[in-house]
Amino acid sequence: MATTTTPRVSPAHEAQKLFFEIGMDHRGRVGASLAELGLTFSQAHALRLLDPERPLPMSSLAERLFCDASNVTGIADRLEARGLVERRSSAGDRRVKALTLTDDGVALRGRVVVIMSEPPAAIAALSVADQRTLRDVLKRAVEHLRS
Amino acid sequence: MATTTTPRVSPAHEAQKLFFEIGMDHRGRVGASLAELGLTFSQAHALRLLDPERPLPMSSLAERLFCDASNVTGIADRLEARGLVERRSSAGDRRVKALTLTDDGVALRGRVVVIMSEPPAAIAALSVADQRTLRDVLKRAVEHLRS
DNA sequence: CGCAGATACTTGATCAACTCAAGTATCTGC
DNA sequence: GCAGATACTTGAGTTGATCAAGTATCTGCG
Repeated sequence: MATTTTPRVSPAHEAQKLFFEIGMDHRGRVGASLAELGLTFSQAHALRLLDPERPLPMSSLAERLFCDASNVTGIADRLEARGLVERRSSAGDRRVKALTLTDDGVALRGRVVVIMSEPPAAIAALSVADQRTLRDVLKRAVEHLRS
Repeated sequence: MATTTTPRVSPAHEAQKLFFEIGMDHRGRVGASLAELGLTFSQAHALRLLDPERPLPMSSLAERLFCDASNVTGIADRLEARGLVERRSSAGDRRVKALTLTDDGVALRGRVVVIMSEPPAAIAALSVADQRTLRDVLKRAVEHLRS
């Protein structure tokens, strides 16, 4: 068995290594920015998933965070303790508690969105042409993910 | 103020959104695979940073994990309890304890490397041409990171 | 040489996140 | 109207993370 079969190192594997490196670096930077706001990554992620216009049932949030409902209870506790969100019992189904952003919550969420939307340093440093190329390739990649 | 200035949504920002989505998806998949080996992400990451050929001082590992030394103590404790690594006091400087992989550790590390080197599903699904393009752009991005 | 200060690791306290199992309240359908 | 499902909470237990304090060892200066 000399040649053929999948090469041990495909372009995709090389890309993965770089992807991971950029991701870890970025996670560190984002974490530090969020810490300045007194937020953990999970709290920020949750905050960002809340729509300022519409309450979100805790079970829906759990689904979007890919975690247990009991986990959301804790995260909501801490966000609520800081006055960023409120639990509101659903009118139609009193088992359901939906989270709504307070005014402070809306404001802080805005800052979180900015921080988390900021491209990784490595990507920001690319030429605009490269950025466009990257965006287009990733767009095709994500489409594969959804189908 | 009509035009110019940085657009609210640059190609880099769009790329970041996609990047994040792929990264989160991949993190979930990798986490699940590692859980089957009974490893957490941190443990696997540490294991992967150990060279089967050469002991690594705990302080060096802390540096590479970007975390506190006391954190490494705990991770090493758990890896050692599973017989994957051993603490070996350095001959030259007895303050230093270097971690060495046991035979089991080397074997498990091999599996970890395979899992963590596997490209995200979204990227693996790209055409080879796109994979190459992605790799090349990311390579340029990472170079910016290092300089 | 000998001691002061630096360095490497450990320990203990505290907290966030996460999981699982069990509990409470409420709803839904037979 | 009652049995079972659903939404959330609570409590126990683990991991990871940070900080402060402690122990052992080394290094360099006087």
